[in-house]
Amino acid sequence: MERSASVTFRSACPIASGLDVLGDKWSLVVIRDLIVHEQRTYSEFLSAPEGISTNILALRLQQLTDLGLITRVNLNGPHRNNAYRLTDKGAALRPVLEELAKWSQVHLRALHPNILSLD
Amino acid sequence: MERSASVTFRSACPIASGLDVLGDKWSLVVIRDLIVHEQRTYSEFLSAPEGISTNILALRLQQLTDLGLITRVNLNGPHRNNAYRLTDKGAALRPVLEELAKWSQVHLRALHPNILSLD
DNA sequence: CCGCATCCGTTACGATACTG
DNA sequence: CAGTATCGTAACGGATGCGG
Repeated sequence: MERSASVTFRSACPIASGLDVLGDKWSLVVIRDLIVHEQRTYSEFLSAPEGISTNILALRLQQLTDLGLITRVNLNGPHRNNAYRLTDKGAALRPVLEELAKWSQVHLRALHPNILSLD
Repeated sequence: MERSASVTFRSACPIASGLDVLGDKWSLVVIRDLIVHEQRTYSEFLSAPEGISTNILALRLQQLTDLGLITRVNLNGPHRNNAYRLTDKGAALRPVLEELAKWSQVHLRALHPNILSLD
């Protein structure tokens, strides 16, 4: 079943509009998991170290699906062991996450000494 | 007066950590204004088309100052017509915003037909 | 006036228990 | 296993007040 994404955009600015869609603490973490792992199940998302709660995860998965950034992959039947993958639209966020990661590694280390260096 | 930034990081992941600091709907909009305009006063921030409310703006300016991403510039006296500028740390976010803007221009146009193309 | 701070209603988030 | 229901808490948002 396909719901349509209902987003209200604050302005015509592409930065603000991007944040209208992705500007929360969890959406890009879900995208990150799918960039790193290609494919994830509900419980695999839950096992990430950040500790997203079940209702928030379900809400984000729904919203990101509605936006066309991720799709559900039915592996073995209707509700068991299904998984999510990125669409091209979602995969196109990779440069955004890469730049954010680079910035954080350099500029958050003082506040967060054991932040990971990827690569 | 310098408060220290109190952020709680969910994990060692640089992406999640970046979102712990900037993952809300307003912080990067404030940064955007300072990238575009170099320097902004409180009321100039308020005049942006997104319509941030006064308490949220004051809170974000405080937090971004505490994090060392922006600084207050005293122009004419202690409280009138003072303004904010980016620090080097804040200015280093430019590539993140550029990639976000590029993504939005391409992938949000269907949902938001009159989104602006910068450049 | 300008730059906030305070108050307060509304909305989003978050932990946990529970269901198909 | 993949979500939903519930309910308490925190963030947001508008109105307004107040000091310099």
